[in-house]
Amino acid sequence: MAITVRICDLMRHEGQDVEIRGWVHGLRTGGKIAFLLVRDGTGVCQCVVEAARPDAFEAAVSAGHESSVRVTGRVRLDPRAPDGAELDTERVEVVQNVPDYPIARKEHGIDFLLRHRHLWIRSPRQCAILRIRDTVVRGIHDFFAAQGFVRIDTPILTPGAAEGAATLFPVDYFGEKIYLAQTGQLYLEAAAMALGRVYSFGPTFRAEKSKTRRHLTEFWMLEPEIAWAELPDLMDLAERLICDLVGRVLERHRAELELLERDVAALERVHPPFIRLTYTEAVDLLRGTDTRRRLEEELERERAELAAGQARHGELEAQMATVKKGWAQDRLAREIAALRERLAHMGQELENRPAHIEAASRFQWGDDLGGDEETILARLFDRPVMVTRYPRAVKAFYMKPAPDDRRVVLNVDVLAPEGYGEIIGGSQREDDLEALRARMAEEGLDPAPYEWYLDLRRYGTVPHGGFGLGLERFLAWMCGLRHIREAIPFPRLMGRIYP
RNA sequence: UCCGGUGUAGCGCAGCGGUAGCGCAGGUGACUGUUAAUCACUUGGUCGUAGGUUCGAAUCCUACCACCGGAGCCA
Repeated sequence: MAITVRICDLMRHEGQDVEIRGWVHGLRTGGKIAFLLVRDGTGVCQCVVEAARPDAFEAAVSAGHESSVRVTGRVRLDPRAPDGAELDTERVEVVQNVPDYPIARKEHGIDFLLRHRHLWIRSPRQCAILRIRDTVVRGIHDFFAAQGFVRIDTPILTPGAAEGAATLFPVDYFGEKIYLAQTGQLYLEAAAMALGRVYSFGPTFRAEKSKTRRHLTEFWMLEPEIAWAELPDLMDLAERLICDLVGRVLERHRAELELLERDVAALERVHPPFIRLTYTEAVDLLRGTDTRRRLEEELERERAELAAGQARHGELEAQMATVKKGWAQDRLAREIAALRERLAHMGQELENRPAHIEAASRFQWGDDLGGDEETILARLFDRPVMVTRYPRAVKAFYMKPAPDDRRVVLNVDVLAPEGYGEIIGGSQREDDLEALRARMAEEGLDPAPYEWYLDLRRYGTVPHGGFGLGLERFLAWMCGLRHIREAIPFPRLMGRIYP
């Protein structure tokens, strides 16, 4: 009787009779031999079926893409097999034959793929991302458990507005209008006063009408909150956390990163110390002649890159005439289209760049750092950049002003390299009751719903702080994804809720 | 919300005033070691919707709808 094994374990069963269970990933047939590729979520196995076993052969050649199957046979190691081991097949049981699986092994449009997300996640690329996501999530829990943090689950249904009701999803709560949480921070502050070091990790909701590669309406956020911590403590923690998570991914997911065509060298450069800048230094940097020179040099480089891209474009078009195979032509056509799009984008970028350089050089102290400025800053360095002490006016009411400069707050944003933008935002919190009240009045906030929060400053207030890390943005950076929507199993986007 | 773009076969695209095309997938046949196998044959279309211009519209115009990309805001 054959034992049932997972495909990832096949190598350990050389010469044994085993059964694998999975889905048809591909099929190639000859007149008297068939190669049935079966995937089971742990790997892909090539099942070699000879016509000398007519039942198995018939079953194999009739099975469509993603048909569910049980296959029994003897394991043989063979360099010609995709993962090293293949099966000399004795029996193929088609549990369900599928004649018309919608997703082919070819390029698809993004609208089609998102409408078929429930099937799209079966593809190797999506599985790789989901595995890395799992490692990062486990890594988060391991990291904080090892440092004595207690996990706190904060509520998802919340009263009133914490940071501007425009970005909150309203929910009818027995006739009362409440909202889906966009942060658990205020609750975490309460928990930190109880347990010292706490963190939450869960879904959070933003009704921002943003259709960009960096936005989801539902995303997962990690939020540590620590009693007695001051800004430098938070920065150290953020740095250690990021390095720990990057290290875990590099250690366990070389194969996945390669499949994703991620530039691993860029991740290997992520180690302490990160670049630390105050907002004021960042502004000086943006306005400085040195930055201007570097950006202009980069502009030249990109112009050269554009020219190279155009040359490559011509090359590909020439190739098009010589390539005969249908699918190869198809792929080449896609490549040309993608390149053309990228060139158009680059051309536009280059056109706008002088204006960006100009805008950066005219950046005024007090302006909020926008996407463009963040990109420029991140581009100046090859590892994450921590920007601290932003102007008070552009930040939330609970952030503590710096004792030595009341114009700025004790906050930190961490910018990921390679244009992935802000992955962490955090701050030391205002711990003085009267100062907090004054700030709330300044923002026009009604103190009544916040009385419980103000109690935290009445009964044993201490310096404390925390930050939020957006899981999907972090993953998009880890995996080198162009769009954040691939970093979550079932993305919720503006105007898209199916499936 | 604003700006730009795209809707043609199940999927990816070409056609841009004159008979609806290509590739993949699907179907049939050939092939004993394939790696997106190959070769031959083949099914499949109210050209997003509604108006308009024209002898004639997938193609030009208008409106609407859907989707994509970007901006603002943010993790």
